[in-house]
Amino acid sequence: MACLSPSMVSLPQPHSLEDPNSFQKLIEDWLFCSLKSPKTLPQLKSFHAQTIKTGLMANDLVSGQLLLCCSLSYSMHYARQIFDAIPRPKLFFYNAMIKGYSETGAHHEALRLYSIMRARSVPCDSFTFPVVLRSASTLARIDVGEELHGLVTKTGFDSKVIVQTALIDMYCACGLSDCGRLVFDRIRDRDVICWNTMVAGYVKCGNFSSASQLFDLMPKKNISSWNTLIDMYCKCGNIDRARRLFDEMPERDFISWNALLSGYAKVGQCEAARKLFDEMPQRNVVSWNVVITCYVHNRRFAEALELFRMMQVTDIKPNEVTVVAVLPACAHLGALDLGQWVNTFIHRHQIKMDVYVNTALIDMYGKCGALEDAQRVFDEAIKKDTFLCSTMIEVLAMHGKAEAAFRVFTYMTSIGIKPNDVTFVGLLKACSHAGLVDIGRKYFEMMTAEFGLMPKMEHFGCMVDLLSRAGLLEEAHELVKSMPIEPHPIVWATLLSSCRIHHNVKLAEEVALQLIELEPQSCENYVLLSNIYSQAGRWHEAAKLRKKMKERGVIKKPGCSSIEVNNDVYEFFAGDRDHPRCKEIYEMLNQMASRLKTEGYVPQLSSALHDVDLDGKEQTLMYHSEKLAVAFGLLSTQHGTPIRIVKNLRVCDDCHLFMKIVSKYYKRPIIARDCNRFHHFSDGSCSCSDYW
DNA sequence: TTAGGGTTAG
Repeated sequence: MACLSPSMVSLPQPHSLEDPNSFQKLIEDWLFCSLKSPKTLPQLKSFHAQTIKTGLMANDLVSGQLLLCCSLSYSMHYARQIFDAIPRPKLFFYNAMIKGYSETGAHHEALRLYSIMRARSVPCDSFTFPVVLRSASTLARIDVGEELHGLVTKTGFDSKVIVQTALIDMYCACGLSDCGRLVFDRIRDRDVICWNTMVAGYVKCGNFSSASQLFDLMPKKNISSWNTLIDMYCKCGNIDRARRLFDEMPERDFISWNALLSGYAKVGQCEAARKLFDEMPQRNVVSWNVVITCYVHNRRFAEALELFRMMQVTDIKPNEVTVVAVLPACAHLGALDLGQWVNTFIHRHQIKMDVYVNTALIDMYGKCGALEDAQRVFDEAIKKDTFLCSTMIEVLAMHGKAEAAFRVFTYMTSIGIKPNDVTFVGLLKACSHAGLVDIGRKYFEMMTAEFGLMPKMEHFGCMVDLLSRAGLLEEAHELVKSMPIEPHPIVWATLLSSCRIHHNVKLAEEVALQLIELEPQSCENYVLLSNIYSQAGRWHEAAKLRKKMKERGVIKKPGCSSIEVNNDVYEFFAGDRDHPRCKEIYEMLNQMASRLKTEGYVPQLSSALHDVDLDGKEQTLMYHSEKLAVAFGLLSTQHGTPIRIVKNLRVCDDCHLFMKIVSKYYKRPIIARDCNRFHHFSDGSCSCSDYW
């Protein structure tokens, strides 16, 4: 039978439609085509319209074939329309529908249709059972699984290995490997798949020793058997054992390579993963995704993006998993242009905008300061879930949009999306950035009372931040001391940074000294206390602290700001002279300083950590990384366009004031992300209302 | 039967 590509097949002529046999022949051709190409939906719709017109739907075989075509094309909505139009569907139709649902991941639908089928007393066959069992297995519905087991035994289908294998899988997916083993032991003619399913079942249940023992007993192994075991050792972090198996196995496929690759990725061994990746005889999209993700998870964003660029010149087409891996890299670097480029790429290559992609897009736009774009992706997302909504709340919080964050929360709960602990972190953060103490208290209570979520370290951290920022330092201090879990140093550091805002030197000393004992090597704590001393004019104590830092060999984490210009990300460190346009940048900065002073800029000398003379302090301040980035931004971007900066540390008082005045004098909005939140500078003021 | 993905306190 000739199989033309669907786009080349012309629709049947009216005379052929009058003849049921020739029409059925055409449908058969279509069935064959759709097996090869699932993109036959427009043609199928056309057929459907014509069959209805000619009354051919009355023919079971024609509608059945058509339904099967739809189901194979994964056009389940359309298949359902055909199905519902059939007065008394036979077993064959149910099977096609359930199979279609199962393969498109609509397992709930599959089970629903199965129960309709049972209610209508349609008997199942050896084709129905494995498919329904698979759905029960995916959804871990032991109730459905056990009922099926009973039915299988009653109807005698338990003699079929394929059905028994499905039962093993179902029990193991529900965590009952012992029940799976009982089924396995009763099978007389076990095939490799059945052995593999049992081994994989033990792995699923975390029973690694039984999996390993059974693997050794296998009379015959195929590649999958080896792959299952390699994956198992990777999952439990025993990468050396996995590697030995990989080296021992007689032949390897993509899955073997990728399983080992992801094993290295899981334990954070980027170098080993990359080495293996480079050695691979052939790579598929998964191989690329694993290594890109590995780089991102280990904060090696530039390398992740580099690999993504390399991928573009291969034949391997990136998919939704690839973009989900790449977008966080853009987000962390604040590379908005690149992130937007990825978004265009998604549309151009028709990459599926699933809930993962949308979440990653919202996060990227949010972290790159493009709040409107984040909101647009959120509004347009067809499927919304807890992660997506929590991400939107977090983004709004970061930008100081508390009310909007609360609205997302109300919306998600009203449509039945359950919040999780991260959702509340976002809400509390929103309250904290807006100084909404009472609302924050309300959410903190609500999470346990209404949603049964126990507050974690992060929530206490947020509460301490909320209270202490608002000036309730004592209450915050009490909360830290009365926490049911040992407070993480971050919680103390939060309190300390509020002491700086509210100039409470006494509490700051108490907290900081404790904190320094907890984390003697962490520079941030010394810096914070030193700044507090400097602000209070207590230079002597500041100097003593710096001496202590030096004695302990604590190195100050260098401030680093990045800015994206024409798709490239430029990084600046304080006092950096590495940039090719260094001379221009420093000239610009000096020129800016003198101009801004006439506009009311007074250097905030207490922000300078170094104990140098006043002029020296001013010099140090002037070359803070964010100022270098702003100067470079002014030099290299068009007049009037916003300047977007990402800083690794908190913005200091001086830079904050500086950027406010720059935004007014040069008529440039500056969107700066520090390690904590966003600052939108415009016309001389900042969105944080100087409360950060 | 076997490989890859999203949000989190300073």
